[in-house]
Amino acid sequence: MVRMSAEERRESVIRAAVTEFARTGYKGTSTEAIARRVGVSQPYLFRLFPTKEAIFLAAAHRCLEETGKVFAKAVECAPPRGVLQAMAAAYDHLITEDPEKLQMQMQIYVAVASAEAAGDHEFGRTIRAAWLELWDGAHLALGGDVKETTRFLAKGMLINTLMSLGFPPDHRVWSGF
Amino acid sequence: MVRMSAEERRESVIRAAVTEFARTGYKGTSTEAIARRVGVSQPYLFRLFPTKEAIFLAAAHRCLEETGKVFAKAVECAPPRGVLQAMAAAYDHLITEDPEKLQMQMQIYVAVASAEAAGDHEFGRTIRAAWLELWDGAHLALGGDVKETTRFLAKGMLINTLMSLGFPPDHRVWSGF
DNA sequence: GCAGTAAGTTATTGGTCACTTACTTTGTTG
DNA sequence: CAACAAAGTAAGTGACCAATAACTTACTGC
Repeated sequence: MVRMSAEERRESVIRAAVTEFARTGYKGTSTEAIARRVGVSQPYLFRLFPTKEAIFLAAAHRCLEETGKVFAKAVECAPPRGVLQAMAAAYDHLITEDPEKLQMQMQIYVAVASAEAAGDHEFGRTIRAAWLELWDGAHLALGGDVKETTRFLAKGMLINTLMSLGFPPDHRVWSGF
Repeated sequence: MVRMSAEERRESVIRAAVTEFARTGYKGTSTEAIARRVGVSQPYLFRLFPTKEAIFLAAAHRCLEETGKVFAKAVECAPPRGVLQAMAAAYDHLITEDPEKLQMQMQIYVAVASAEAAGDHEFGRTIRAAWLELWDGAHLALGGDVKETTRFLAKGMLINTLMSLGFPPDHRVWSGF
């Protein structure tokens, strides 16, 4: 048995949580499933995080943060004229290498909506702030062009949708990209 | 107490199910909540539908079908040159008048992903077929222009996302539309 | 008006799940 | 090496939930 510091364990819990929540959503994921993936007993999760919701929030935040980093890095390494292409390529990379992150994003969106409908506005506020950083990052990278930012993110969201629905890569719904 | 035919009850169950599932998702919605909204006892749902999943499937199908009809009607009444604007206006109408339907669509997407991850491919197949009708409808209305179809649906998906996240209408993320 | 059928209910059951309590194990330090 | 803290577990608890079983109520045709 490998023993870790609480901080390291929290880190692996977050990673496991992203995977599990991405696949089965907030309500559909049991803390048991997360614990199993971490390789730790289920009650121990509640010493590392106060509630299941806190785990989800941490996972959600991490996911948006890392997605932002992927774009930031793509932009950084791109020639000034090829920013849009670089970001599109980054999205492509996410689809093939890290579909988990895109799935998690979808789960975040509906989780916020549910929380909002249930009267919990704090959760939504946190997520909106994190998402805005994504938006602002794209906006800045695209030279402050709002229309282009919207177009870019819109395409991303359609990609998320088609991914969720499980359309195979050679399907005609993908042909307009 | 109002008595209805089974067919009429099924109809009201579907409507209630769309509302409830839209708000709290598949796992987050109890059959009890649906029954309460219909005004009927919870076990009676299982005389009208075999399982909870069947209720969700019926609600999902209905939602996609009606969304398709909204677009079809908008296209029908539009001048030949103004099809795109008419469809955009139809989306606008959905946002303000029927956000429930957009929320339900998000719930459908993640539900398909979860089913797919759990090894159930039948559910996804059904939903993909229904969604393809939406795609083909837009594609046909836009004169077979694949790029434009993609752009249109992409914007729609970003709208769904921003709605789910609960960004107020005057927020800058809406300014690029 | 009564027999049959379709609409609807109450009570229950087996299972799952977030979270708690109380305990054990392992590393560290004076 | 002893004592203390930090990592971790086993065994529950109460709440909720999909689905079933068994029963009751109202309409309808003869």
